[in-house]
Amino acid sequence: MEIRLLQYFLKVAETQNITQAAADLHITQPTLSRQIHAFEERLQTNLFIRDNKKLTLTDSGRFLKAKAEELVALDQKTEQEFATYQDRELTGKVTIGCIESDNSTFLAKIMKTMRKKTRPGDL
Amino acid sequence: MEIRLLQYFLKVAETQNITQAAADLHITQPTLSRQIHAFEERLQTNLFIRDNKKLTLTDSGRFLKAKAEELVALDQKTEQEFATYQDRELTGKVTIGCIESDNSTFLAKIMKTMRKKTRPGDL
DNA sequence: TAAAAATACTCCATAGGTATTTTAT
DNA sequence: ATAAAATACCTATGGAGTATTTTTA
Repeated sequence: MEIRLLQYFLKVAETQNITQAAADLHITQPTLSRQIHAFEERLQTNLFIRDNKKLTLTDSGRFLKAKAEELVALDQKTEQEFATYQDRELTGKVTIGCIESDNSTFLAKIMKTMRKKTRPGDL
Repeated sequence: MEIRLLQYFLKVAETQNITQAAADLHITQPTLSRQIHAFEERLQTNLFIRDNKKLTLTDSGRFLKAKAEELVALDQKTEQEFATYQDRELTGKVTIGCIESDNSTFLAKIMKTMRKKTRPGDL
């Protein structure tokens, strides 16, 4: 079960609208429509009821939604935590040498900007 | 983070050997080698140390392994549970009509076979 | 030198796009 | 009549294969 498909599925479940979901996912409507159909085919189930101009989850769809949310959340958490774990390589002491000149004020401005963009504890 | 890559990664971590892992995954050695390299590239990290003729996990690799195991397990559990959930559609009363003839014994044999292949509670 | 890993290509499955038609209110 | 979904057809990215060349114990 690929994460990408679960993300597509969740977005459609959320918007109840393939056109809107496709826009949110930055793919085209036909692509998303096809992916959802193929997913239903692969699962041998209808995940959505198509009527009233919006897509409503079936029982199976609701069941999958709960699981999908858990999986996608864990996937993103993992990616995030791994990135954070990697960041530790970038922490430590930063030493900058500079002679007295116009650079001093220039450097001060850069550091001020940097400070905002990094965790306060790092500088 | 795609599930497929995490499964490849876990198998290599387990076997410490790309050739063996590829065989277990039913893909070829070059394919797996490339996928692992691409994955490391995408994560901007070395997951394995390649020396002593076997692949050992780096710190990052060990960190990811724990997360990957959780994710892959959840993915498989979801697939399994969804399939099981779907099965309920197939439960219920099965009514079979048949006239008295040779079919009766034939049908009995079929049902006997079916019973073995399904959960006992279903028939 | 004999294992496995890494390259160099080639191929193909399928995710994705554009254009169009169908459907439903 | 209009907006969204589905279908048809095409493109292209990248996953996978075969053949070959490094590596390294």
